[in-house]
Amino acid sequence: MPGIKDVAERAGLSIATVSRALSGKGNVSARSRERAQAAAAELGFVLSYHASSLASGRNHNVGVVVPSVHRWFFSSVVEGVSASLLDAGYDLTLYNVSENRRHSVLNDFLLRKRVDAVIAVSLELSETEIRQLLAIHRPIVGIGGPLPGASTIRINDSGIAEDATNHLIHLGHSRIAHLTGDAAYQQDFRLPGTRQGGFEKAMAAAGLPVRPEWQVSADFTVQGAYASARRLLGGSSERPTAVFAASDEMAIGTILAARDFGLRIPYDLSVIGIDGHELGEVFGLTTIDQDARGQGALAVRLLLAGLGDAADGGSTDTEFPTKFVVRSSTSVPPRDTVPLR
Amino acid sequence: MPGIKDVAERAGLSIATVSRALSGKGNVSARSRERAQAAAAELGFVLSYHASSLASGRNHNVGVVVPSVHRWFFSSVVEGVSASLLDAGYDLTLYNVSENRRHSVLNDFLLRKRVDAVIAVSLELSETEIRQLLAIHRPIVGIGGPLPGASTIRINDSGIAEDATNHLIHLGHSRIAHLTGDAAYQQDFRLPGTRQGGFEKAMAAAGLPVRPEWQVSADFTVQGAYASARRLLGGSSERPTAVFAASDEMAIGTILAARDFGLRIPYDLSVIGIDGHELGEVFGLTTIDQDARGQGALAVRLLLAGLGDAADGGSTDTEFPTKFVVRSSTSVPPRDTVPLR
DNA sequence: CCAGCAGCTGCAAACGCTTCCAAAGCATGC
DNA sequence: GCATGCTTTGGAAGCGTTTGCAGCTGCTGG
Repeated sequence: MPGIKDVAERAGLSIATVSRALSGKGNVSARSRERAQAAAAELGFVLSYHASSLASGRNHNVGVVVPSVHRWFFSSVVEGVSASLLDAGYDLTLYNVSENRRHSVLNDFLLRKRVDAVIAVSLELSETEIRQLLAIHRPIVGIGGPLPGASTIRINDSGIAEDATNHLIHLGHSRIAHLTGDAAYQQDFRLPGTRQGGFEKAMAAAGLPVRPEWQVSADFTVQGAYASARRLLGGSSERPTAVFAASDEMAIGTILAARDFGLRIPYDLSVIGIDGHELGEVFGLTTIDQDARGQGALAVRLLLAGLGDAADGGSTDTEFPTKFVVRSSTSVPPRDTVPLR
Repeated sequence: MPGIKDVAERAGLSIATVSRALSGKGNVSARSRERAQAAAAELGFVLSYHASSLASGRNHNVGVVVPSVHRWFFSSVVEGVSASLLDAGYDLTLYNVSENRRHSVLNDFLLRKRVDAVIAVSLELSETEIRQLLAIHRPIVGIGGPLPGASTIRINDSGIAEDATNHLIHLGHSRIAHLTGDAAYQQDFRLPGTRQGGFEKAMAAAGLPVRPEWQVSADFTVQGAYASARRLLGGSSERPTAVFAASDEMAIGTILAARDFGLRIPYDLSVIGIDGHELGEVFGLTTIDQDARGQGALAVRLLLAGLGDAADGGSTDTEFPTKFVVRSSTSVPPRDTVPLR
């Protein structure tokens, strides 16, 4: 296995010059650079990552902590992060952690100085944990989760939930159900509650009642929402004319359940989601598009910018823009509906 | 930032002893071990990853190369790999690479000695590339892709495609369509062709004709398959009575398209897939379950076992078992169908 | 009672780079 | 022609561990 020394010898240069030539830092004459690169190529030499990191203190490695890589939002973010990181020449160390593993990951991995920065997606960290990270000069940006003291990227969850609800209200709906996250989900991510808050706010503003039995919860998956929606739509005598689902995956589950009961979307039931899921198009789903990949990419930009200068201290909170996408899953309520008061 | 030296001082031990105490290697008295650990804890000390790796030559880091983290199969494998790796105390470096980036990733990242091993998912590597990796003592295992010279985990694609087709044939179907991968996909992964081969074999064995217009391709996504299936089912006068889709996501796309045309599953159209996708249950999809997470976990087991001993040389090829799951999307063909000959 | 041995411990040499510092090379301006 | 300043180069000191080697201690068995 050739070392930098071998390259230096072959190129007739010093180790120092070869190092500078290959890393691109510092002044090296064009001639030396070429010689060094040629020699390296001939020997099939590549810098040792660990030696470089040890000597320079830089890792070129960002840790990404996600609760799952299987669900739409997370895999989208990871793809966005991954692409940006690769472009920048950074490695991405993935920590796909369930909640009960959080702690050990933090201690055993993140703190071991092996990452330059951390991107935490929908991960709830305590202030102490964040301080720990910042204390060892590890910038940290959170996506979709509250990270007191760290930089965060988030969408206006409450606001878009209001928008979604208002969209239904403006169409004339008054019998509106909300499909939210279940307890487990709420605990970790807070997000369902925030969206539910927006829903309630919009309903209240319109003077519409929020029926408890029309507030159902699921686990944010299509399957889970499908099961919940079957109960919502199949069971009682009274049925809502519209459903606002807290995610597109749940909206799709709702649509599937509705179809089972022969309900036509949007004539018998309007459905709106949040996300911008690729499948939305197939279902004609009206939704609010939060560009998850874009959020991932932005997180990287933020970090990389931050890694240059001090980075600590300044914790920004960026609100990521969303886009209302109207498709065919929402329309006016059935004509014979008695409005709710 | 405390170093091992500080710990040694505080514990009244030498650096060497502290190192041994904390890493668990070598003989250390119980008393010394406790002191070292206590001192480390008090100082909030953690071993530097890079220094350890540099000195020991071990990274505790496995590189995972996937073409996407967004599609079912890949994210499932990644989850399986991730969990196993975390348990074993390894980091997972994710390379989410599009085909045109393959090369630079290999050179810039994998070869930089920063990973102990590589798991390549559905990645086509040339023999040269594999040799490169093995040459620097990096065991490599491939999942779902042909890796000449490396260890691989694969399912019997041809066989299960035959099984799936035979399932339809045994039910009495003769008008069977096949939804396969498109050209781009085939180029990268070979897999669509293999499954198609199994399909054709089963058809031939049953003396059934394979109609070219019933061999449609899509990009392995629900959306893509939905579009293709609409063309298949909506267009021509003659319609197949059954569709064998090369993946569950495509099977689901087919079911959605069928519903659009008012076709009842399975009475008017039987659909079978391959994968074991979580959504299969919602659609009552008959499928062949390949435990993707399990495959990921197995890959890690293989690697970790290999990392211990020589690892090189012996390249195993493991066929991963699959499970036929019969649900409600397949049944006998409509009674009035004229069998094809 | 002492050689022999095993378990602990510490010293110091790697590990393979980066980068500070000083020296050398080379124009330029006066 | 010489001082000046800038670019380029090489020497060598780290970076923070692991680990081979040797010494030390305390037992055990003869």
